[in-house]
Amino acid sequence: METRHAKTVQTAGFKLTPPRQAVLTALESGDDHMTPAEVLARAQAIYPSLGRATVYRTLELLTNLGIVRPIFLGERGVCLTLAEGGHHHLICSDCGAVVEFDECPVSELEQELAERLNFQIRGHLLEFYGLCAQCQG
Amino acid sequence: METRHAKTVQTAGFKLTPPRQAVLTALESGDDHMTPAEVLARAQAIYPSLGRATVYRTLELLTNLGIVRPIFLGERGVCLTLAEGGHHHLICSDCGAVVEFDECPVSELEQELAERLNFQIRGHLLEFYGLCAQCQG
DNA sequence: CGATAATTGAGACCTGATCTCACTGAGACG
DNA sequence: CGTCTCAGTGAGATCAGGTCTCAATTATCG
Repeated sequence: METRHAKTVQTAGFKLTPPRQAVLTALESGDDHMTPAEVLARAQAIYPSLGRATVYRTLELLTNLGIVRPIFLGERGVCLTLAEGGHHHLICSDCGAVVEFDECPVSELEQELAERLNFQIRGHLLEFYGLCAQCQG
Repeated sequence: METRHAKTVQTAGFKLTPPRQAVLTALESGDDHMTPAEVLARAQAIYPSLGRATVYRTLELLTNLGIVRPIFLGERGVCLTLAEGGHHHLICSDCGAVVEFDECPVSELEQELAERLNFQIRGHLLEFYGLCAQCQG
């Protein structure tokens, strides 16, 4: 997995430097909803001299390459997630709780939209929002 | 429509003050993907002495009441949208283009999740991301 | 009429993100 | 082997959006 993304970076003509590897590794450890600050911390644990700017630059690079993608998780703010595949949450508008689920009915639609709009689709995000059990009433 | 949301504010025990009305009106004019800065600008056009803090406070209030909800649109950053109903986009990871579409296959799933997780669902967001026609290759 | 509480605007402040710039290190090439 | 070039980097200045504080205002109610 790391190997695959590292390859993507290289074949796109960018160098696979230790700072970039550290960011990639950081992203693949930990869960799939890390804030930039968490990525920075983890990556610095791997490669201590790593600077903040480099992390942001790398995240931007990885985003443009379609490896990673920012999503907005209510309370947590912007988080990074691997771009491939789907992400499915319910978010409580009141307390910000995030619940994940697995069912996903969008693959046909994905196909169809890809063809109709000539879009090369790599992943998706499906979020429901409302009130969780605790916050109702 | 405005009336409805205004009512919601009142019945939740909050005062429907001119600043809050201005924010509500601002949200309902314009499109459904306004950044906070745009909301501020529009609301100030309606009620010039309106302060920034009040707009953010009101947006937070409206979010907690489930009237409005922040979503993250790639390049544009965080935007506000009316919480009710669905929002459907394709977003290009490279250039940030946003394309909307209407088809939406999630209503059954919505039902089922609502029951299973005891979540009172008010709206949803379905985003596909990948590369648009221009950015491929 | 006070008393109380909610709401507000102004501006200080904070924090996360971006920019600048001098420096490094890895190839390209004679 | 020197040295040129240039992508990549870290440090820190800087910026921008959002939050917080606080005094003033307004509404409500007894």
